[in-house]
Amino acid sequence: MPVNTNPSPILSHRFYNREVCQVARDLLGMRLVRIFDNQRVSGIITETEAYDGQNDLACHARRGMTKRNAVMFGPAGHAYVYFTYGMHWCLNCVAGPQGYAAAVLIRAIQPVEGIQLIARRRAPALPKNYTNGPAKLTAALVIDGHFNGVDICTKQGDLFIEKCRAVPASLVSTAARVGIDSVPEPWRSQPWRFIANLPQGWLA
DNA sequence: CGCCCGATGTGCT
DNA sequence: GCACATCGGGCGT
Repeated sequence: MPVNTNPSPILSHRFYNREVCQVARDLLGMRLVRIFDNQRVSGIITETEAYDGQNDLACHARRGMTKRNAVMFGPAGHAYVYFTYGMHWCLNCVAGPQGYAAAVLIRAIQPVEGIQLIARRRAPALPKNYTNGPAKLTAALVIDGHFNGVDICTKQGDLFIEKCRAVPASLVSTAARVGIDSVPEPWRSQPWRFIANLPQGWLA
């Protein structure tokens, strides 16, 4: 029998309506849940990145509101899903107050439920590579542009994050964000990438 | 209107 | 380690 798969409280708008780095840090260890064909497909969040408003030159909102990034300017607790490199979808959680364009990119999860579906979606990749990248996990959980703007604080949207098990500071490391080499300092080097180094048995 | 390039992933060398 | 897929956004002409 799988363990640690009992549905838990869904993270509320209050959780997301905080400083974006705090939200990114606290999302580690929480469980991203996608309801697909009435089945739960989920994973523990192990890596995130914070993008902090128009001043942050790595943020999609740096040049102001556009059709693509509009959701980032809306209320916290909604999904900002964008298309990139002509083929990939990436999932973010809008954070902070309405009008302030901040979001947390979900970069990696550790599969928990619906592993059969995930394996089908990701084959022929090796299991360790099923969901260890922002576009890999959206492919695995069947998340695309249809979810842009969806409220992730209710199960009605078939996409939400549950409180699971908080990760202690001793297991969290930070680093510069990925793929923003052309962004000027200090933004390029801000340690706004959060990584959970979960030991074997964390999910048991 | 055209050009550049991106919060990436994959497969091949 | 590296080239390349693949296309929309953003900006310059």
